[in-house]
Amino acid sequence: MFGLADCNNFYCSCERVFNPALRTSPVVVLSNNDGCVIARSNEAKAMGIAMGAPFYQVKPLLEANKVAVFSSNYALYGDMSRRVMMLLDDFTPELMQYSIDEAFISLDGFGIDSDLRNYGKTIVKTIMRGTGIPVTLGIAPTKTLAKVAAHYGKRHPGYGGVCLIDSEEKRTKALRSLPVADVWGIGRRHAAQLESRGVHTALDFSTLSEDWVRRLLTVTGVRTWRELRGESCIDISELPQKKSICTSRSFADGGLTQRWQVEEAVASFAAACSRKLREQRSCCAALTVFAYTSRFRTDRPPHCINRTAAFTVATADQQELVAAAVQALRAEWEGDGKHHYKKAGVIVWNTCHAAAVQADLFDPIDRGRQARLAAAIDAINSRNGRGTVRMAVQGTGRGWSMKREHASPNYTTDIGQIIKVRA
DNA sequence: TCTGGGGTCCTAGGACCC
DNA sequence: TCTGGGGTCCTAGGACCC
Repeated sequence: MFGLADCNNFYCSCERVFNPALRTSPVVVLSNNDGCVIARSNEAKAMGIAMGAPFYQVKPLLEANKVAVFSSNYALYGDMSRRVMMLLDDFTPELMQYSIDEAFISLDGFGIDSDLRNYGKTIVKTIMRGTGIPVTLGIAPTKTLAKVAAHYGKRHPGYGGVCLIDSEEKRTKALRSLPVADVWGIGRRHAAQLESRGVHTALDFSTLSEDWVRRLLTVTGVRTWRELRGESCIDISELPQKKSICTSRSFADGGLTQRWQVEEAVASFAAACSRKLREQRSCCAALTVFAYTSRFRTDRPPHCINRTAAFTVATADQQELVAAAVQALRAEWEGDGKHHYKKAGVIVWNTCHAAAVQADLFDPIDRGRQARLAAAIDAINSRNGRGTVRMAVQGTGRGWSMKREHASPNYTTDIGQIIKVRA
């Protein structure tokens, strides 16, 4: 059996932990730059506020209903996630974190007659008491069915946060009332194709022939189909190194027009990619810089920059990556003021393990010296905060700062912003 | 005026090899 | 007029997830 622990309206719940007054009132959290609504409390969902709705479009509705609005605070959410996962880990021999707010847990070793429901309730209660975050636990023989169980667990308070699919009757019943579009692994496009062929529910889907599913949805669709029928075949237990790492941001308001601004941003993205690569102990052999104008503006011609640089010797070195990114940008730059760049980013790819880098006989870089400098910079930054020592071309960040007009404090990660309790 | 930021996997088709 | 048969590798694009 598998369990899927899914935090309810995670970002909203994080904000509520430190604002108890908001526990029964509507809350939404916005994306970077306060662009879109990306998390909604149940009350906000009931108002009809859509996931991904542009903030400016729903602002009147939010104000009219006195909805509490927050800019995203990833320092807070990341730390709360870590706490939830730590507690959850105590209840399972194997935890597979799937996203910032979700994890599958193995419940192997629990017999058919063991009381999984009570065990689940203990888990949910422990996490609530330890972090203040409400969690729903779905339990089933496959991960996809555990997702289905969690789906029902969230919608029906009667389950007390724990929903089990542990019999054929329950499986059939659950799938019969689940729209096929709500199945994990079936997205909008495939759902529409299935609907047009008369497949409406998850049960309809699970009773199709394997060939039919393979033809329409390829092998990934077949895996979902098997899982719905109770055969476990989706493996996410191993967390392999990422094959590509992307750091990108949208820019506030009308976008950036000056090279120095985009350069600061791109240099910082490359530095972030360097850090992410080194965290997973890997190197990259290629780096791509991209930047593009707003796809929503029709009054100016669209424009995009996309340039790739290759490294003869795979690297994760901050200086090398930043230099390559800035050079790539400069090579494509058409002149200050010419385009309004709304988004830019750096992707590093062709990754390999740091210990498996192919050396080059004619390598002009002194790798030993490079590594010692990087270690010194890392040591300073880990003691004094990220970005204390950085490349000059990264600037101060003032050229492209994000809009965050509704930000909450970093309650759990910054001693200066810790919550105050009055007597 | 204002519209997020990450990832993975699969397939088709083109370029190339002998 | 007639124009082989078998591969591999790479990339772009589309689908999906949170």
